[in-house]
Parts: sequence; structure tokens; C-alpha cells
Amino acid sequence: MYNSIINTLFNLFDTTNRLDILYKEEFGDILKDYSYTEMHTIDCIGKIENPNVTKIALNMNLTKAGISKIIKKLIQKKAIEIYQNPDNKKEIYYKLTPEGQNIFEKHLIMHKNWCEKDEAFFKNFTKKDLKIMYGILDKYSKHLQKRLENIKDNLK
Amino acid sequence: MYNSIINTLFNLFDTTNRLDILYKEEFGDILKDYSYTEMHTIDCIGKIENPNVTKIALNMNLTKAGISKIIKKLIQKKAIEIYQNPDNKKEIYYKLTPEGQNIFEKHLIMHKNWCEKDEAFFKNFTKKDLKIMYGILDKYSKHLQKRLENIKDNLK
DNA sequence: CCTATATTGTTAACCCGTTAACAATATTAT
DNA sequence: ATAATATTGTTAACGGGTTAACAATATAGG
Repeated sequence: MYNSIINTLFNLFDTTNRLDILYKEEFGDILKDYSYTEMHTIDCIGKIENPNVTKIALNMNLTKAGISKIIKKLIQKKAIEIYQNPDNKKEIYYKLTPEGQNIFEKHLIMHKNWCEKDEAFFKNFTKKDLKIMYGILDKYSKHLQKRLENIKDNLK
Repeated sequence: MYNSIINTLFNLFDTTNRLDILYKEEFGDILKDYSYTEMHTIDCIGKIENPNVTKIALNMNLTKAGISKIIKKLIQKKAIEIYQNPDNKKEIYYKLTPEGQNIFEKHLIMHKNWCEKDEAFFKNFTKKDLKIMYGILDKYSKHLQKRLENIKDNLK
């Protein structure tokens, strides 16, 4: 019994891998000038209030160094541009150019299409069962989070 | 309602990320001479019948080129060694050395510990609910697989 | 049998993200 | 006010994987 669950959970790697490839395939055609992560970064910049490298990195679970590089490319591609707060010379914020805004909106539409396809699939299950499913998953995710925090605490 | 599900599914990325980090943390201490992937490769070589680069790559969802590199390292570290079939000069198989066997067994034990911790968590839910959860997840995974295959077919 | 095709495994070049070190600026404490 | 500390963002070096091109060998077809 528990074996089945744990198999399923290890299969999560395959599942997310598939999600990842599919997402790239379906979205890649339209936005082939931008990588998956670049698109995601554009998405963040469109959604976050005064986005800077730090906030974006936190939001995307990537390092600041990584984001810094992506930002560089996005500026080259003229999808985003810099702005600053006159009384803070350190922090650098970014906003979408019209080109970037365009990508942002296309991405929103594609994301909506994606969700609709998923919805069609989930109509095959009862709402009650679905609730059970995502309830357990969410709790498991939090449980892992806690275990991670414990490890980090022990390191201190 | 469906939003919650789709959020959960996108959270799968975080969940597997956590699984990944935790796994590395918990297993890394003991086997610090081997990376996560190297350990996984040793595991494959211990489990597959006559493992060669191709089979291992398929099994691990990595490219042959990638495996080729890992294999090189594992040979350097003397965890595995080559053998061949006398009437096939092309295919190269690998088997564990005593050192490799040792790693393999340690990994098995750690994996068992991991599962036990997970079991303790899942005891909080009824078996019926758990069955519902992993039933849906498995179906979703297969659903994604099908969508992937459709895309591949369209490319032909 | 021997030629065309497929399979196997390696390598070089590359991509994407990380860690570590750092310079510049902000913030805090004294 | 100033010194100590923290935060921000960049860069270089690296790691782990990919794709593309390839040599070597096996397999299939005429």
C-alpha cells in the first residue's frame, strides 16, 4: 500500500518533467525568441510590485546571480527596461517594454488555454475526490518544507 | 475550485524541488564522495540486467552523452568496471566493484529510511483517501504522457 | 555476400544555473 | 557622525546536463 504512494511520489519527478516539456512545447512555438525561464521572468516582472533582482529571485526560486544574467538578456532583447527610485542608488527595478508587455499577455492567454485543457481532464473526477487529492499533496509539500527547515536549523 | 488544483499542480515543481534537496541533504552526508546522480547511476547499474549506456540513459531519463560522462567518473572512482560480451565488440556493460556494491547497499538502506519517514507522515490519512490521491496523480501523469505523445506525433 | 541503414558510445561546444567573491550602497548601533 | 553590519547586484569559475557530429560496430535487405 505505502509502496504505491511512495512510487507515485517518486513519479512526481517524471510528472513534473512532463509538465515541463509539455509547457515548453506548447508555449515554445509561439514565443520562440524567449526561453521558458525568460518568459517566466517576464511574467514575474509583469506581476511584482517594483521588481528587482532580489524579489524576482525569491519569487522564482532561483539565485540572484542567475536572475542577473537573465535580466541582462531580456534588456538586450528589449523586453524590459530599468528604472530607479531617485532616493535609492542601490536598488534597480525593471518594467516591461511594449514588446515585453506583448509577451506577457500572450503568456497569460496560453496559460489560460493550458488550464482549460487541464480542467477538461479533471472533469473526469468528483470534486470531493479532487479536494482530497490536492489536500494531501499540499500537506505533503508542507511536510517536506518542515523537514527541510529542520535540516537547516541543525546546520546552525 | 479548479484553480486550487492547478495551483497544486504547479506547486508540484516546488514539491519535487523539496524532495530533491531533502534527498540530497539526507543522503549526501553519508555518501559525500558521490553526487546524487552518480549514486542514482550506481543504483541503476546494480538493478539493470547487463546495463550499458543506452539502457541506463533510458532508465534515468538522461541522454547517452550525459551518462557517458558519469560512467567515466564512476570508473575513475573505481565504483564500477567494464565487461563485454565476447561476440559483441560494440556494446559495453558495467558492473559494480566491491566499493560500488557498498554504495549500492548503503543507498538501499537510506532509501528504506526515507520511505519509513514518509510512511509515518501518511499514517495521518485514511487508506481510502490515499488511494484516491495517488489514483488521480497517476492518471494525470499518464494524461500528460499522452499529450506529449500527441505533440511528438504531430512533429512527424 | 556486401551494401545501406541503424545502433552504440564518445567527444566538443554549448546552455543554464550555481557558488563564491566582490564592489557599491543602505541601515543600524554606538 | 561614523563605524560595523547588512543588503543589493555583478562577475568569474564551475557543474551538470544538452545537442550535434562522429567513429565503430551490428543488422537488414537485395
